[in-house]
Amino acid sequence: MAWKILIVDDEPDIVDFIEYNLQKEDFITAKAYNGEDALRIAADFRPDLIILDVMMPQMDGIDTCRRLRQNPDLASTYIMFLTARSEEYSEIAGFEAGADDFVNKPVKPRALMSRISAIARRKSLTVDPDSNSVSHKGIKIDPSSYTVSIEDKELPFPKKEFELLYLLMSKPGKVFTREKILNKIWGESVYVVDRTIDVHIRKIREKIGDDMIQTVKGVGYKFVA
Amino acid sequence: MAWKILIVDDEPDIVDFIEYNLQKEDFITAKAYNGEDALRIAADFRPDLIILDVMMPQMDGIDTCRRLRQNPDLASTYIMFLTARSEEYSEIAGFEAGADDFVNKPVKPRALMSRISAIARRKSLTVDPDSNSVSHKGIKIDPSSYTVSIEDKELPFPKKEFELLYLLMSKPGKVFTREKILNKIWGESVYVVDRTIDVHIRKIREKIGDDMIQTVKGVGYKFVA
DNA sequence: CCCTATGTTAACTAAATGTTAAGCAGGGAC
DNA sequence: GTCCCTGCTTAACATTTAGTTAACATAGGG
Repeated sequence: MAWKILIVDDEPDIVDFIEYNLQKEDFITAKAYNGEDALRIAADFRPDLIILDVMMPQMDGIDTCRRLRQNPDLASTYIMFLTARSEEYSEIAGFEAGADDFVNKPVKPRALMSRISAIARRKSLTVDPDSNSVSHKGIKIDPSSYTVSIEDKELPFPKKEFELLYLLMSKPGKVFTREKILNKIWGESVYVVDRTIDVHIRKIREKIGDDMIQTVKGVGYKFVA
Repeated sequence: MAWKILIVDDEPDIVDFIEYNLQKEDFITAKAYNGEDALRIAADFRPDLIILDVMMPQMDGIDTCRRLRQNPDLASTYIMFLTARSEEYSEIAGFEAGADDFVNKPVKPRALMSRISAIARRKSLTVDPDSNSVSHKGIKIDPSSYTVSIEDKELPFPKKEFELLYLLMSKPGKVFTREKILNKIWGESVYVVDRTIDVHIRKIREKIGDDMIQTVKGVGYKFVA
């Protein structure tokens, strides 16, 4: 998954330095040197992550962040602030504006990379292992262990199948359209063919029985109520 | 790990005296002369330990401590109070505010240092030696002796491997994500590569058998239930 | 009975983890 | 201080398995 990252800072040196390090790790990057540009470029580029300097002339990072958040297309975009240790900007204001993380300047490549991969990891998990298990019709799906039990017999479930079943079981009887499923489990910027969903559905049915998941032709799938 | 320590006292002489002693031992220090400054600096500096005078004009130590504790980033920060022997402030109030330790004024360097290194030792251990041993599937892991026994045969376990196994065994069946593992065992400000976890897992498996720890691909690891 | 949506299978690709060995750093012995 | 030992981390490479796709089969509404 090639991540797209937008780097925003008024100091070109810093932008270049970060870009260099990101490209080394095969990220796709875009640059902006002020808040205005950032907004414009972000709308086009649709980054997965925006690295945003807090302290910039004219529109500062907090402001930029707030306005970025107004674009619904960027709702799921991760925003990471760069702050100088001594800056008076409290992180509180940043969080209120919609920031997801903070990294101190001067930027240390390793720390930055590790933060980014932490974000990537988090984003890739649609089911949090701390959420509650759900049971219906003798089937229990448990995020804390990532297992599905049928009549107390535990079955191994790979990640995607697990997430898909969890989604369906979270609202038994409700039909999930293919589109919803794709958005929820694969995310907005991932392109997979419809058939992919079918294949996962089939594998799930193979394990828990054919009649637990119903097809609503032309609409989607539902877990029987 | 170079420890960061914030010293807070309204008397500059005392601050300087403590700072001098700490720097001699290679600690990284920051200073504040009142509660307000302490809060601000702490948010930025992210100290591992805060040495806090109880008796200060305006915001006293208890108050400062209470407000420091409201910052979630400082949750794991150790707070050590400086109290004059004669002060009426009871330690109760201090503990309630979230203090971890008390040291009497006048400060004696050696006593202070030994207290700090005691704290450092404790903090560097993610596993408290006072906690209880855990047994599953013929494997017993005992924090009080830092040993792992398999069928009553004791095996040598280095620290990291021990902590990792202890974490997993503390909740058998539960999946721990890489992120959780990193945070719990390495801490938030340490950056290691994912592969490091795998290597430790491998060494543990080598000792206790391959099937005790299961991989949940794309999610994390779990100790078999 | 046709047309389209879905089912099914197996091959393929890509991502995640397993594994090995080498480098490094801290602590203790001398 | 220097040497050695041990444990931690990393990089490089191998392996595994989940995930995806293509190709073809089937079913059911109109």
